[in-house]
Amino acid sequence: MTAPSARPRRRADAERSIARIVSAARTLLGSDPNASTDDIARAAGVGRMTLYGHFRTRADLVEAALADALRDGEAVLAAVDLSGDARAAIGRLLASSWELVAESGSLLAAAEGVLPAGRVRELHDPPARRVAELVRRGRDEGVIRTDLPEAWLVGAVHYLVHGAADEVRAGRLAAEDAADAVTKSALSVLTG
Amino acid sequence: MTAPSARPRRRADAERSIARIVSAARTLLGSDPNASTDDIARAAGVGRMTLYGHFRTRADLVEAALADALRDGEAVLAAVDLSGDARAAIGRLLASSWELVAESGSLLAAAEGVLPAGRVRELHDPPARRVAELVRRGRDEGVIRTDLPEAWLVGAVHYLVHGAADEVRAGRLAAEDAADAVTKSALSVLTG
DNA sequence: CATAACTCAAACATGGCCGTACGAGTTAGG
DNA sequence: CCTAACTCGTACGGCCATGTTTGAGTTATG
Repeated sequence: MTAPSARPRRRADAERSIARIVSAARTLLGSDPNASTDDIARAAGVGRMTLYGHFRTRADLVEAALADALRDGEAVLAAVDLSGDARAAIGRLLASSWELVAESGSLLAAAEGVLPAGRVRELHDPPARRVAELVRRGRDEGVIRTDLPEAWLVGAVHYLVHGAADEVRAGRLAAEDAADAVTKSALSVLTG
Repeated sequence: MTAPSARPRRRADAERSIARIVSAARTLLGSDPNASTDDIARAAGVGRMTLYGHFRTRADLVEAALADALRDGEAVLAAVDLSGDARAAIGRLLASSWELVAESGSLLAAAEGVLPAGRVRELHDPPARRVAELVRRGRDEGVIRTDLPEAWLVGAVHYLVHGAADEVRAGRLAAEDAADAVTKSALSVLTG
């Protein structure tokens, strides 16, 4: 699944370094979209030179981090049972994935600021498509409101999730209450 | 109301310059939190030196811009009829103020990144208190849900408003549909 | 009208971050 | 064990934004 044929000439320690760098990038960019390459390298326990050995530019690294996060998201999405009532399915989806989305935090903003115009949306396309389809099915089943644009409904859920993450980070919402608040709020918006 | 006694020795043209600079800062920082002082001065039709003549640091300017936006917000809030059903009052409030909040856009993010820790929340306190009180009243009247923390409800509305603004800016939501989408979504979250 | 306030251009110092270059040391893997 | 791959420190050049200085022109206001 992870394209093992890509680089037969890459050593194991390099692979490990890359993984640590991407992971650190996800974490740091998630809380500060302007985190420097130096910060990221340091957090990864790696010299800045090593980082530049694997990622030509900062933008390359940001894209890799976003792609990695989205890959995880796709995995979660694929594992969730989406059958049955669409509302229940969305509830299950949010319950098991909201933290993941929340962790990305400002990573999205970082990518938006550095990557070429439509690139971010392009990368988001696979997971977004699955959510949109779920919403559409819910509409066909009559359990999700039709008086608001479908794209807005998807967006609203997105903003609620990220908002909850911000509130938790700021200490205004208890972490253990967040999942409940997010799912209830999102379902309220979706069902009207 | 605007403390006329503060600076009897400030000339009228200076006052005008300051107003133009603050206005430009609100506009530019609203769409790009990293707008430079040079950008802002240029947009205000003023030399960079004039800007630094009135605002010692960039942070000072950002705070002034945020304070100005919040002052406008307070004015709108004060003008809205908050009597009667709390839901209807909130509907009226959002209808007449969401654009204002939306215009501030990334101004908030800009302030968050530059001002000392609790300063932003401190500035937000007066308007936030009024909204919170309205939500509380709605709860007492039994028209607003009580199964989620009050602070989260207020925050959720905030995120929906800003999200809608983003969607409009990105062209994914028609400007004329936005107010409707925001009020309906927000009321759904509030009423459960 | 005369003074003080204001405006503004150009140039400079500072500092952060990016990306590159050189070069030496370390480690994986055939 | 030996070679190629990898790591990493230091150091540099370039860019951009902040904030200051100088000095001279313009305008409000008493």
